[in-house]
Amino acid sequence: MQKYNPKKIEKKWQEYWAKKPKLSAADEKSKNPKFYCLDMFPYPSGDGLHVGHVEGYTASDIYSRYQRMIGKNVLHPIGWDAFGLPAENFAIRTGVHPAKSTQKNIKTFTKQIKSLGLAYDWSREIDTSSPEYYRWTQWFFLFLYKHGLAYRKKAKVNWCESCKTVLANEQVEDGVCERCKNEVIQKDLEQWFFKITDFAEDLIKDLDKIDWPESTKTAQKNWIGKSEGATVKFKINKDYNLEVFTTRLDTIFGCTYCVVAPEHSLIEKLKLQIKNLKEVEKYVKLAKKKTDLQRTELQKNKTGIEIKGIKAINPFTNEAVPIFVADYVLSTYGTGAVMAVPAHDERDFEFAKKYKLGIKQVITPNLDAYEDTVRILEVLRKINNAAKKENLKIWLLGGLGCAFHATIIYRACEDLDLIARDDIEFKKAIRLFEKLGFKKIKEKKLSEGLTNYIFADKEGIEIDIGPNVGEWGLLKKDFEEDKKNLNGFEAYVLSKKFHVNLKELLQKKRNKEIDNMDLAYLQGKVLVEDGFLVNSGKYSGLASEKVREEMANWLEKNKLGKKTTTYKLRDWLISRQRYWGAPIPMIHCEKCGWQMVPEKDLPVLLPKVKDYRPKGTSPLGTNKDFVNTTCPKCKGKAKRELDTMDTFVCSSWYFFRFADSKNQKEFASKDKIKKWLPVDLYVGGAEHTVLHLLYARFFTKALHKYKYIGFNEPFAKLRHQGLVIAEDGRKMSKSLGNVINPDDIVKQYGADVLRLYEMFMGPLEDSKIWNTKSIVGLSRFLDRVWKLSAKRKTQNAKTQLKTQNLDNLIHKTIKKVTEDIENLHFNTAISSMMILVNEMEKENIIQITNYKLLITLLSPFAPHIAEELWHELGHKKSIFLEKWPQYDPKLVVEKEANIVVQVNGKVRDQITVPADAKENDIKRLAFESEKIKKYIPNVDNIRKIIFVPGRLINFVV
RNA sequence: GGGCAGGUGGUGGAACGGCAGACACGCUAGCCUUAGGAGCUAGUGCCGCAAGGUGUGAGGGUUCAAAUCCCUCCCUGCCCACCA
Repeated sequence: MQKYNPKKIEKKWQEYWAKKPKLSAADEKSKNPKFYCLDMFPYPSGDGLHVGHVEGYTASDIYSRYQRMIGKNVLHPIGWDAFGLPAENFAIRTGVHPAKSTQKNIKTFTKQIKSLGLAYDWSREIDTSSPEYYRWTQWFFLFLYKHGLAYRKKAKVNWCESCKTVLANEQVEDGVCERCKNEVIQKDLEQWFFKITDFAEDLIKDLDKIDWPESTKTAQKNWIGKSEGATVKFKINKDYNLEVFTTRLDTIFGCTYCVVAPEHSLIEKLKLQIKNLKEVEKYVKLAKKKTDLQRTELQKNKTGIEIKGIKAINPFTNEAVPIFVADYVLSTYGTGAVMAVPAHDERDFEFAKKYKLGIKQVITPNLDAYEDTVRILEVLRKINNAAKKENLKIWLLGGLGCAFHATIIYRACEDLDLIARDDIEFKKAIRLFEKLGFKKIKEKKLSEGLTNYIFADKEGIEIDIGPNVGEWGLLKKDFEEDKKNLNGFEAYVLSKKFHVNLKELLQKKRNKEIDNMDLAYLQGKVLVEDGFLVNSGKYSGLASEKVREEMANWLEKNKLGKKTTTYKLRDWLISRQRYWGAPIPMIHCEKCGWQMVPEKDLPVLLPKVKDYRPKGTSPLGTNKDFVNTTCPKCKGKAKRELDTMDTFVCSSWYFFRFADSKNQKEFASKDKIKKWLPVDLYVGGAEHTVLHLLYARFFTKALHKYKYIGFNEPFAKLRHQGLVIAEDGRKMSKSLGNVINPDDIVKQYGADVLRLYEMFMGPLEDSKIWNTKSIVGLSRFLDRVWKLSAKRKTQNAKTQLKTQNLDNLIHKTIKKVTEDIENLHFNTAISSMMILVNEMEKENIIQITNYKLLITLLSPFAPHIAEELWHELGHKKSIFLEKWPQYDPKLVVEKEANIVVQVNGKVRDQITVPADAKENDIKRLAFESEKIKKYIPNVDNIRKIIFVPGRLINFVV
């Protein structure tokens, strides 16, 4: 037999399979249960296939080959997500029509995919840029339009004044145009939207019934961003209420101002009453010019301006608060207006700090602490007054575990003139406490003849007074000049329950970092969590969660607001002022308005143009024959919509098309959809976690709502392949020059080796680092498999006895490989086959049945070599028509067990016993062991025995 | 800043309450070969000649037994990011 030469055999079998397309095709007539295994179809970029593609495609190839071999009728299709920006940019650069470059790329991809031995049903191949396909993309647009799920409204686009063009987000770098480096501004243009928000609730709810990675599900939930809260009406005058949305109605007593987004209608409506209208309008104009990026970049430096002349009345307190316009409030979320509670919201806090607005605490994390604080405050005042009378200066500190209370105390301390500077003052202070009814409860001798005293009053408020020794190391280091002051005496006021060290507070004060309202400095952050209400009228003392409910009910009863649920999810803007996409099938008539292109006129063909550059509107506008048309309704002159659709629209329904890719009457027939869908296993990159997967679910739900299909989730089971990282630990990228081209690996080692290597690298879903050196291991493995064929012998009685152990192992391997494929644990499946091969190598003779079992197990992973070895045995049909092997349960059971003997949980010995050995026998055997005798000289000392059948016995002494 | 995933030898990883390091790469020694990015044999977590000890990011806890479960902290990667 010749040496293993992948180049030769792989080409041979690829040609063989190409001649037998049924091997990889779905069977429309079969009565076997169906299995739809789908890869995320690739964008055929000029760079060719990436090793990341190979990973996902190999995984789904193994899985679908396996499904076929266990008797399923498998649909495993492939196609091209062919519209998109890179082809268009290439056209702008070179003048080559995108269709041409795309077709060329598709050819490359096809060749590459075939060279990997991936078993796709090529008869169903689709290309989203072909009119046969995008005809149905356009049909979907009309379908959504007919049901009110597609609509037109003004929306912001990135606009470059110097290029006079609309830019995609990717073309805006740091707020400037990537081509001319001019500032990008925001311009309102009429755009088409899909009303995905109609399905927000279902898109969250139905995640429960699909088998997807939890991380993907939560990412979708976060993206949809459901928040439950309330809208509240703040009265401005008798005709106008400012409606705000809040999830923290419980903090409303702490609202010290309101903020509206620059786009808010209030500014226009109350124009006449606004005293500083010019200023406000100037701010609004400036804010509107900012891109989203610029707005978010300024997170830490919020801007805004008060709208003078109007106030908003808090319905709970009847207080009138100022109104600001600021671009940290988003016009597109909630009502575009918020009530600001700086004490309990970081953004509001930051803004309040900057513009010196009121900060009012209304939530405490600990009601007891809060009450204690109030009492401590009283004590402090009492001491302060008494000390003043005696002309005594005492530094009193007080506080609790919660910085909020520390703040309050701190503020009270402001007017206390602090420290006892010497022994005389210290003694005076002690006398003063006694006079005020404090009793000395503890006395602690410190070094150098100094003493620390603790006083307490009847209510348990404690004063801890003593010298400053070493406690302030930090301060000493940082504030050398203050050293003298620190060598005095200090006193803490404490409550029984909460002890406090206000060292940090003092440090900040000395550093002059603290201003009166600066809560953030004191606690590092604003208290945004739920807690208990304080300073909130009749709601004080109650828990946040409960109060929100009560307050919302009160609002509803008094018609001042209502419970509201909002979502972050926005409607999907699908208009692209771009050439290389599916034209939007709409016509605008001066008389009749927007009209659908009649279905019979689809597809609206993408016209030929000379200049692909966007010009403010899509390049389609340069073709006058395309632009000018007749109105489908009045037959008068009309103009076509010039924009194309976002490529995500094309990929939102492609999995339906695979069920019936040649259908000329429908996007897919109801029967075929019913036969093949939903997708049973969907494999693809995690970068599509939100957009593509969410859009595909939206389309499915829309079809379901209007009774086109009988299910409402497209992908029953989803798995992501992990990233393949370059050898240098960075992402593979052309500019870094660390990209691995799968063609090179195929050329050097063969497709089977590449497939095995990528599967052996690690768990499918983990990101893995590419290591070219390691590939050779898989090459050696296949080489060994190849060489085994020399040892195979037909079965006879003599060899049977000899190979008993191997029979055992092979059936264990069948079990393991089968389970691993089911769970997509391909790395361990391969390693178990390696173990088998290592054992087989040691034998002189291998039974033919066992040899066949091995190559059948290997066949989904390394199809070429398996097919070659199979035919080499004299078979005339493909190995992929074989049934998947079944293991013999009798052969999988171990006859002997290795029992680990532990003493106090540490392994001290091992004994081999029959698999069904009883605890008593094992115990006896264990005690015979010299090693165990060493650790347990006296059997009577054993306190406890833990016995795990077939595994271990543990003696506790 | 938020969410998610993760941290195990020189490397990729295995084990996912019960022998830590399967399998593979690399490395070391020997054999074979005209030669080796070939093949074969043996070894390979760390400390130690050995007996033995020690070891899964750090610290604590639960348990007869923890890489695995719970708490605190640290680090890395990915995604989202002013959503009231």
